[in-house]
Amino acid sequence: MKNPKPTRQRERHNVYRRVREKIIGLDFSPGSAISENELAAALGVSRTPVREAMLLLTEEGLVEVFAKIGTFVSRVDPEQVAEAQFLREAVELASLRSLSTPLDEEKVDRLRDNLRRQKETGEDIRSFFALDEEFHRGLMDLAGHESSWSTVSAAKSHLDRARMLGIRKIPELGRLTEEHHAIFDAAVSGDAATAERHLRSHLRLVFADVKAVEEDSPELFVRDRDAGPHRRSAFVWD
Amino acid sequence: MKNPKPTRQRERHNVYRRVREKIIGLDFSPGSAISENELAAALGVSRTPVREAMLLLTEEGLVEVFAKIGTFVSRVDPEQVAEAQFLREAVELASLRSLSTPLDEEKVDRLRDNLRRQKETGEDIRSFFALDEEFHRGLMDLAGHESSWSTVSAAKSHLDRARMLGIRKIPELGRLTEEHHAIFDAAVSGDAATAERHLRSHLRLVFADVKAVEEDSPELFVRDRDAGPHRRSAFVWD
DNA sequence: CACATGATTCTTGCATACAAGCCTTGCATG
DNA sequence: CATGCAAGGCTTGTATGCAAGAATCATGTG
Repeated sequence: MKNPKPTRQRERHNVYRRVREKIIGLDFSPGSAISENELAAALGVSRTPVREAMLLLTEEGLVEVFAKIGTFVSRVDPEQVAEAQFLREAVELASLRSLSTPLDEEKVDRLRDNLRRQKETGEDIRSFFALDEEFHRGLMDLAGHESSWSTVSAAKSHLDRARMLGIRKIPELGRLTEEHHAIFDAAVSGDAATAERHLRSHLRLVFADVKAVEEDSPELFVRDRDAGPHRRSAFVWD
Repeated sequence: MKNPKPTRQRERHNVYRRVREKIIGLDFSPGSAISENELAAALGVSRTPVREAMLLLTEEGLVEVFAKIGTFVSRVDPEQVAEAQFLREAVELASLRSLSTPLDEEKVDRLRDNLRRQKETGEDIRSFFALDEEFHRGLMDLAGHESSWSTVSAAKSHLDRARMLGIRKIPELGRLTEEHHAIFDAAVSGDAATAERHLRSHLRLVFADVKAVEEDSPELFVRDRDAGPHRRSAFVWD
């Protein structure tokens, strides 16, 4: 991938990346406030790159900005979670369906290696989460639809946070790895129908877990859609 | 500041909306330069809202910003067009598949009215384009997946520009309306399979038209992916 | 004429200053 | 003690200034 990327606007991208990690990783609690000034000071930059990062996160649905009131980490919206589920299922299944032989051996090897690392990963949820993400992207890359994965990935940030909660509750990461393996095996053996069945089942089980958590930690989810934010901040950096 | 603005905070959105329309409508030619300073002066605002609007357009893939070089309307990327086609087909078909009776009569009526207006629209390409967009969104709304449509819609900006070119070449808008009608009739009659078939055929015909145009106006498309941009500007506002 | 080279003029990225409005807090008052 | 109210602190939105670098143009040289 030798893309002549538009020049890396380093500060903005750094702020974006770091804050996004904190939000997805639930270090920044849904509903809490983020002050542009505090964040800028903590990161040693001015408000400009911070502000632009917030704009990107807003577009991604991870934060909500209210003029002259404040910026807040958005609560997990069950509606958005469900829509992301629908979107990813539609796209990932279509991608699997569009697989054509012969498969790119290098990409297959990467997936195989990924699965191996999944098994080695013990109880480290974050590592597993990253590997899971990489696996699904690799699966779409196999069909040449990696760029569509970016779209799906960006749209499913609410789903990801919910999954982060779900995975914490269900430490049987091995089950997920097994499902991944079943999908992979069917895909490389050319049995698209079976792969499709396994993938659908896998995605729906994940979704079921997510819904189970919603009742457990309701304070992290959207309650009243018209509820106004408060300035009370739970902001801490590191 | 010379003019006291009645409503603030909308500057960024205004800039974004206006520039986006110009780009999608091909009033800003793919490959041409956009100067933040010129744009700000032309719109009577400072660079800040302009800059932030450019950031959003960048995320949407409509412009490319090169630090210390310039901002350019992105050329239509056939790869992105193809990926958008894949994405929309996957999502729209899945949406149609997920239709469950009974259908919301109000939404059905809206679609019916939309089709009526499509017939009345003569050769006005922009009006038809807007109605086409509204039709497809309405179709997804029928299945309760309107918000997924937003994602698809945002991802298919390159496809849209290509279609804008394609439609100019093919004045038989009536054909498209007929296809829309076939999809709609099958959907409301509960024949999901037929609706799916019509929709797939419709989307692929549109895509075929797009590809036909690529050879006709190659200067608007990405040629050499490593080609550097030039500062030569074709910037005009109105 | 061809070509190298330095000055100039743009460009965007970041920092800073100002504007406008909401929220909180503290004080005065019944 | 409870409550109303005003002032100050904090918020984001916008404007502006500065810096670094890339492309371009003019100039000098072979």
